[in-house]
Amino acid sequence: MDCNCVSDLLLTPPVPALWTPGFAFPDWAYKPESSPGSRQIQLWHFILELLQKEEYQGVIAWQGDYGEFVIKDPDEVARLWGIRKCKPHMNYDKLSRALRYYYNKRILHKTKGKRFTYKFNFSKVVLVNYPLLDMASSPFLLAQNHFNGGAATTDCSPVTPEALQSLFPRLPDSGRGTALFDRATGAPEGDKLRLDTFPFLGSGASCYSKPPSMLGPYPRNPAFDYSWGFNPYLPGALSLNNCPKLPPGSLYPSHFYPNPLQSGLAQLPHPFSSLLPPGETTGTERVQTAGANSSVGGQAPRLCIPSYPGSLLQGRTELGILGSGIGERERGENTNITGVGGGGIGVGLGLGLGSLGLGSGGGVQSPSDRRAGMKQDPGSDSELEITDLSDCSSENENEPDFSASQGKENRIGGRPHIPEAKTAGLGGTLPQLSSLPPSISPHPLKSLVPLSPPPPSLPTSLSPSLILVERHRETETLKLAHS
DNA sequence: AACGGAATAG
DNA sequence: CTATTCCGTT
Repeated sequence: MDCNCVSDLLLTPPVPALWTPGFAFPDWAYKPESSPGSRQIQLWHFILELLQKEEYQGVIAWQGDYGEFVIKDPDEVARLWGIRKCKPHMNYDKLSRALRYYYNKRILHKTKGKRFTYKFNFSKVVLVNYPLLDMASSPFLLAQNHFNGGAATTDCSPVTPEALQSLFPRLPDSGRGTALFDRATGAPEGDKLRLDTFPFLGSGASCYSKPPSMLGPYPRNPAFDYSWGFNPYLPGALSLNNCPKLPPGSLYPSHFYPNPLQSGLAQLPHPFSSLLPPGETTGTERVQTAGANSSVGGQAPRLCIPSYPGSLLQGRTELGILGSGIGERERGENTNITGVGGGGIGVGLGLGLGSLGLGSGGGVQSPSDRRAGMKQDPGSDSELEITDLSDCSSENENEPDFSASQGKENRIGGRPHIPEAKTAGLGGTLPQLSSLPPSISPHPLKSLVPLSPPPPSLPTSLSPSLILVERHRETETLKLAHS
């Protein structure tokens, strides 16, 4: 009550008229049934949300490696988070504790040495949010494979710049090659990340393999023209701008994420086509794996994905979970890493959605990892929860005004002013988004929807467009098979 | 600043 | 489960 949080917005369908049909969210997107307890917005979602908005660049922004962001104004971020959660006493100390909990889940990592700097493990994030994204076109995956071999790196990001680079040449090459996966080698924990990657990549790829609607209701001409934010997956890109009710910069109600996944699913002919028996998919596989070194070739991909009958909705939860489970368990790592993972992955991609199941290798149904015993099972995913505008319906805590309680900083009146000024320190004034050269944004997900043709340098096998074609063919084939 | 245990809330 | 709150340590 006291909080001006919006909660009902979520409960009712988002202004249908405003949304392209394809973008309607599946019911589950609104309903956190997947997890017990009220599924409120999760911190990392919130962070992403802030990160996505230019208005908050003075407070938090992408910086450094892919997925790396800096909280420029910890107090402000905490304040905003507190508002969102109706926790007037929120502060950076507490918020950071929550952030730390993400370490084990591998959603986030701390960038050591840099104050207030953290790094997202996007694969995980994406996966979690869009478990069903069709990852059929997974040139990425393939690309990823080499990482394993690569020298260990120090950081943990799942998506290597390399990979991204190959996919989206326009992305800045900030990642000096290193790292993505942090210790590919045997660090006990390092490996966990491995699988996660794929999903992410895959999902990115899927963008272009999808029907236009996937790209959003509004045509975007310039290839990489997502504003800073980028991520086609995140809501902001679409919802914020288009929803009349919401002020463009308004963080709050924005949480309506048009979930691409969903639209994708809606449109895909057979999202699960990939689940078909391996034999059937050979053709596909071939194509996909071509580049991937044959890792897959020999290994019969053990796809353990159960076939889902038709209803996507039904399966979605499961999948989601699975997906998120994917890289998670530490345990899983062995599996993956060794080969199996590689094989699985490749296959998964090749197959299309398969990545999900495979990824976890065990994930799919492997009870094995399930709580292998980790102390707290870092693997717990933070599954879906895409949306949530939610929030505090009842929280109140009787701490009425934030502004008051904020105490210390009279942060600019209490709200949306953004300390733009501060940014100057970081590198001068921020250019207008529009004027911002596309390449400077470290935004990891940015430009994931390449509209332009792949660069010549891209191996044909990895060419998105080719894959697209291939996929289409594949799909058709499968359809026939099915019928 | 950053970390992580412990208790606790929802 | 995901935080929130506290808090001692590094």
